[in-house]
Amino acid sequence: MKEKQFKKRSAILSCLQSTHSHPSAEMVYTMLQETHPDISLATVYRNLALFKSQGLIQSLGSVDGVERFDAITTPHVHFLCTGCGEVMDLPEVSLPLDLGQEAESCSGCHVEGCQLIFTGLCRSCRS
Amino acid sequence: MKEKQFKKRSAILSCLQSTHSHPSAEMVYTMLQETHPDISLATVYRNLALFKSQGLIQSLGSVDGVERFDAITTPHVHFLCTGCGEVMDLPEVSLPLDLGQEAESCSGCHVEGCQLIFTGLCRSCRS
DNA sequence: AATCTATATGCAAATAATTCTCATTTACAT
DNA sequence: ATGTAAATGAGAATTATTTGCATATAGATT
Repeated sequence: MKEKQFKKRSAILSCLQSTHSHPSAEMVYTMLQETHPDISLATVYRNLALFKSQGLIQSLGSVDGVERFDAITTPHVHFLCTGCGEVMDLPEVSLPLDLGQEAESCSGCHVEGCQLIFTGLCRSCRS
Repeated sequence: MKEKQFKKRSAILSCLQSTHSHPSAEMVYTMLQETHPDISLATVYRNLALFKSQGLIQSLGSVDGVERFDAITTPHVHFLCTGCGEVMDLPEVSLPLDLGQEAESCSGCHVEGCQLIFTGLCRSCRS
């Protein structure tokens, strides 16, 4: 019975890992309502902060004032639709590896991560 | 007397245009205190939102929950120090032009802009 | 099984950034 | 001078997020 521990905590992480919708805390909370109606929104916030500090998930920053999360922590490119607010992965687009090097050498900073987000209108928001 | 109009409005825009610090609304407000002590924080927020909608400035998204702005609207790369929260320009690093094309063709979305932010520690935060 | 300890959680209150309301002021045209 | 539309200030309202505290829970120890 290993799984008795942290039932809600792991439910939150699983929820995030099983979606590609880059949800906010509130969205995770809503998604969990079906299977875990007794979970609290504060717990969602608390655990997302924890996962983030552990590097299990990453934050995509705020969209319309609400922070969005992604369980995929390997570097990949995103597209944010300014119409519907949806964020999608663009796994086919890859960032040139030497850009980080270039950034370091010209700034003297130590680069640890990077984020590339394209913005515009998605297919359905165009029509 | 052309300059009677929108004195505060243009003070806000000038403030943003004369700094490279990528300030928040509150930072703009504070910077303006010296020269325009009678300006209201709500006015700063209102005008930043206006400038953004007009494309005169761009938003860099939120850093630690606070939205940051940039008067330079031509595409350029940023570095965000996770230590001190400072955002700096990396004008020397340029994004390959064809990435946007690639993003469009593989997603079916219409790309209008993009933002590349490196994160890490700046020179002074490393020591 | 009873107890202990540390951590996780729920709930509600607190906080902080941003927006909104509305009365007043301002710029400019008449 | 006067009218009109837009801009502003002040503070209330809103919204996302965090925190305090009491309770619940898991696992260890007796």
